[in-house]
Amino acid sequence: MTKMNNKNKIFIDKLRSSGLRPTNQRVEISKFLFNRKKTFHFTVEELKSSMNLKRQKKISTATFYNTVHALKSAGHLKEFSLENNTSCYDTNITSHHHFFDNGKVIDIKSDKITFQKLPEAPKGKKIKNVEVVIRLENNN
Amino acid sequence: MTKMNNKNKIFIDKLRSSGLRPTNQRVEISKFLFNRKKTFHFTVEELKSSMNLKRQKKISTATFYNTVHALKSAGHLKEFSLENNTSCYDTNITSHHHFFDNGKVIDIKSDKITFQKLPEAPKGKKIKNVEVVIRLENNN
DNA sequence: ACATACTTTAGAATAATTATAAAGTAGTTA
DNA sequence: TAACTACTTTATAATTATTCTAAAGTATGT
Repeated sequence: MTKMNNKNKIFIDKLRSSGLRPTNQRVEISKFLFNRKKTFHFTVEELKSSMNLKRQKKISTATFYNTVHALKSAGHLKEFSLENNTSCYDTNITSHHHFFDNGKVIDIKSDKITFQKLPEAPKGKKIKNVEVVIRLENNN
Repeated sequence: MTKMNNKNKIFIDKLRSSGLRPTNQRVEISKFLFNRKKTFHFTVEELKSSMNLKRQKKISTATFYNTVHALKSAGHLKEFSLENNTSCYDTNITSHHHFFDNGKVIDIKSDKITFQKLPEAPKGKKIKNVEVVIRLENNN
């Protein structure tokens, strides 16, 4: 990247703050993830196939995993586990909760759930975060 | 099993109600899981190695997976996902919540957490269950 | 432009889980 | 109880998600 146009600055900054040099592949991934209005839920496989679908020169699996991990460690992505033993990532990094509806994930804004009572952390420990999953089923 | 002694009835019943014939291997697994006072959290690998450790004739991996899956489908075990993409099972099938403390899982009794506010299910859907995970970190 | 450390990539390696198919066993029936 | 049939067990192969490796390529500081 000899010259980086300014419109990518925000995506490049996410990489830099994750300790990653802004290579072409990474900038494309960062744009793909963060250049959107709505929250985005994905697994690495899904990200890879949807990005590579439209590309002549494919980005390798390892690069997707590396980039997503670094972004996650830096706090630009949230990770959560699906039932089927795959990691799912969320571009919404604000504290929030989820509906799980047969494999589909829907965000719940943090203020939609409040607690009347929460247990104390065991001694020597403190609460890092609280995550709620509301599992849904069909109404009939 | 020509003759099944009565003291195993409860463990055999769990198998039968899961659609499984009470073979020797399955009865041993069922006993190992349910013949205890405290709740038991395990992955299939952990179950397998701890049971096979003390046996001359090992039970195969497939039998552990089959049996655990059937018990889970019948509702005798609860499944939840750990961060590291392995399925964890819980012999406590009552509705309850969990502390996650660096890979260690601790049950939280259902009545220790109550809600002041919960979102409505999207239309056409209803809430099947609500699960809370409280992640812990060290105090210092 | 150079040097160097960081990257990309294809492909191998691992780990968790599921599938296969041959040999064994439970439960039913006569 | 003998015999039959469908269900089981097992070792092993296959799959899936993910991580590792090492050779070839690239960003960045000087």
